[in-house]
Amino acid sequence: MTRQRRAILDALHRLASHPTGDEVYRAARRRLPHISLGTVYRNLELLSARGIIRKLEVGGAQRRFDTGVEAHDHIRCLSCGRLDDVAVKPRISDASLGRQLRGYQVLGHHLEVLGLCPECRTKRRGRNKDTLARSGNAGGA
Amino acid sequence: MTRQRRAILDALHRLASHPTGDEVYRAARRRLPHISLGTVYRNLELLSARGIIRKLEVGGAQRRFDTGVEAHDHIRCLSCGRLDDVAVKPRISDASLGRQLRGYQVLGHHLEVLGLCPECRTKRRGRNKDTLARSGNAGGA
DNA sequence: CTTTATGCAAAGCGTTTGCATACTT
DNA sequence: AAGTATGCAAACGCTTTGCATAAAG
Repeated sequence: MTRQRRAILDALHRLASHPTGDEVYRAARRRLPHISLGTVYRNLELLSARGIIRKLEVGGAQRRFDTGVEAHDHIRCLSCGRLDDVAVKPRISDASLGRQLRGYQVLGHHLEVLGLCPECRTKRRGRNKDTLARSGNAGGA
Repeated sequence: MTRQRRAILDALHRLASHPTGDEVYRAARRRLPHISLGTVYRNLELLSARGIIRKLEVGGAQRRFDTGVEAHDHIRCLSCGRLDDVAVKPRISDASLGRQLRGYQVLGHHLEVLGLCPECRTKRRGRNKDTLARSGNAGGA
């Protein structure tokens, strides 16, 4: 457990939500100004491989990381990319895990709700919905 | 409607599943050997902006494209990245669209089931589950 | 002393973009 | 002629990796 690894883990806890690799890097650098981006990514990868943190493969460009290892779903803003946790029932029952679906062995699932976060809703008041329609369709829902 | 755009659209229909930008490029190049990657991406972007095709922002590194514009869910192989369509009930009722969730205006949702495709299940017969556990956790479920 | 981690910089990968050329209409 | 699309190659943003040095065990 190096100083760097601890700083990264602390940053992840402090940032709370779902920071990207770069956000973790910037936060960790406030404590260790000489920490490198490579170290941050290497540690995020290592920590998630060990199940200490979770690497989220949700929609959008960048990967995100999370201290909570328990399964939960997310709601993502189509406008700014903000990501929040959400508990939406019904989830697939645990009983269906291990079942087969189209020949696949099912190991888990992830529900991503798409929408507009409060800030972006406000910003869009009274404007046309063009950009919304475009990106809104991109969510894969 | 240029020859290039038609070739791209045809490729998308022929490839059936959920090709990546590069896969569309390679398929289109069989008909138009001089088509450029830039043209392919520009057209995929343009076509999805017009609602003619769908750009999927699912987990994994690359974006994928789909001729079907109707909403449906997916099952992704954690080992090889293969992506198939799937209809899993229960979905969120349409009634809950437009509702609010954590202050977000809900516009859609997407369920991604994670697992092992038939081919990868076979390959893994009798081997340890290490890599599976690692990547399995990455799905965000 | 052996192993593991670090900083730095370069490479990688998928995607986007600038620009001059070539089609459309 | 005005507008749009193309090929090419360079640029981009995020992430990974090679390598020499430094810290851990």
